[in-house]
Amino acid sequence: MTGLRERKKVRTRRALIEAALRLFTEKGYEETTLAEIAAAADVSTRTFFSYFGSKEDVIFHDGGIRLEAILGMVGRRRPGESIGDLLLRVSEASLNWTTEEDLALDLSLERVDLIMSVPALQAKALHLLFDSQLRLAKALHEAYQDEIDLLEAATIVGSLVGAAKLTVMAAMDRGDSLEEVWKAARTAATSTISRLT
Amino acid sequence: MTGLRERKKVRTRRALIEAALRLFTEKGYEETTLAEIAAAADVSTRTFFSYFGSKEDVIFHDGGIRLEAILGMVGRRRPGESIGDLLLRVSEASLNWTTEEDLALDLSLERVDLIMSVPALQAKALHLLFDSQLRLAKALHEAYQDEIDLLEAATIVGSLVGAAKLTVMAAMDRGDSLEEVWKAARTAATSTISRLT
DNA sequence: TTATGATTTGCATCCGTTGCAAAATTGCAT
DNA sequence: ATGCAATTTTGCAACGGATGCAAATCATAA
Repeated sequence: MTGLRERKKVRTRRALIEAALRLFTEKGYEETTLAEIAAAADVSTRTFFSYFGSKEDVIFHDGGIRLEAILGMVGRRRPGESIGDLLLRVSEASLNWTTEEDLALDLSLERVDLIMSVPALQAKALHLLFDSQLRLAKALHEAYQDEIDLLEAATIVGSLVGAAKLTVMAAMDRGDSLEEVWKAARTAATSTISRLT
Repeated sequence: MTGLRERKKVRTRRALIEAALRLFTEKGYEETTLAEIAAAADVSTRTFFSYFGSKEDVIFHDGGIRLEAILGMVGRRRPGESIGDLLLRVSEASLNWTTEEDLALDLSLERVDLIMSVPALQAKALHLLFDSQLRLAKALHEAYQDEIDLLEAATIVGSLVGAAKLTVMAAMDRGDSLEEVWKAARTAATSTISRLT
């Protein structure tokens, strides 16, 4: 099951993530070169690209997993549960999310800071989030086929995610602490959901 | 006032925009090289960068103007006008927007298609829109200082813009015609606003 | 140990982007 | 018109991210 090959791959992957994050926070994102990251992880520059598709991707290595989990929650909604309640549960889960890998590497904080402060990463994050929303809207529509059409689902999801996202950004922009930021996000999500139902 | 220098600049700028858009639609965005655009506009590659900051920017040449106009509407809100009414007016204006330059060059349709279909442009658009939202939230907060705080303003703006944006995207994704798309956006905006107030 | 398949590596290359200094162009005063 | 100053354009070199490809290396199972 877990041969040398696979263990090595996991190790290299982690080494790349750690090296990248360390270098990014130490000397800045733009200032860090892929060659440096690869060197720090002890692989060739070329090899970086067989682990990640781009320089940004090394920061968003877990995006897919989170989305799948959320879509799963929607797909397996509790029978009889209202849209609002489901969205509440989904919001809560999303806001609490931290990856295993993150915990193991203790990286979540630096990641948030980085993403917020580096334009290229911000852009990537927004784009990923956007794609996720579209899929979430579709999932919501399918889960409540008889209650809302696709466009209504899109309006709801867009409204909810948009509210949370911009509230987070405004709070960070204002210099709030991370706890305050998450609290604001929660408030925004719950108040938006209550208005949507 | 309008010397040769300035007229030439305007002409070059237009030539670049037109050339870029034509080439992008003809042979695709990634497949079109900056050198080709510059050649088609009869300037050197280097000169492209004294008109636009990046390859994407040539598509978003008018972003700033639109935002300023909207912020102006908010700043000069009609005395006594409710937040909802103001937002309604702003939404209407935003959805109807077409630039002079666009009309002159007849480009608005191709631009929408391009932006929707090219990932890099999508990402840029989202990022621009995001920045705009933050500024709009601040403007809204300032215009209604005694009624809503910054975070509430952010929640409202995020919710409204998010709803409109995702609804547009879902409609396009579904293959709706452009008229249907705008109609869906209008519906999403009005229904979201009515729930927010 | 060797055959096999997967992974890594080192090129070579393309493209977007930037800095810089030389050259060309425009505006202006005389 | 002529010469000077300011502005723009241009060519050139360089950097970094990204990709294709073939050679080299490595893990695994027989």
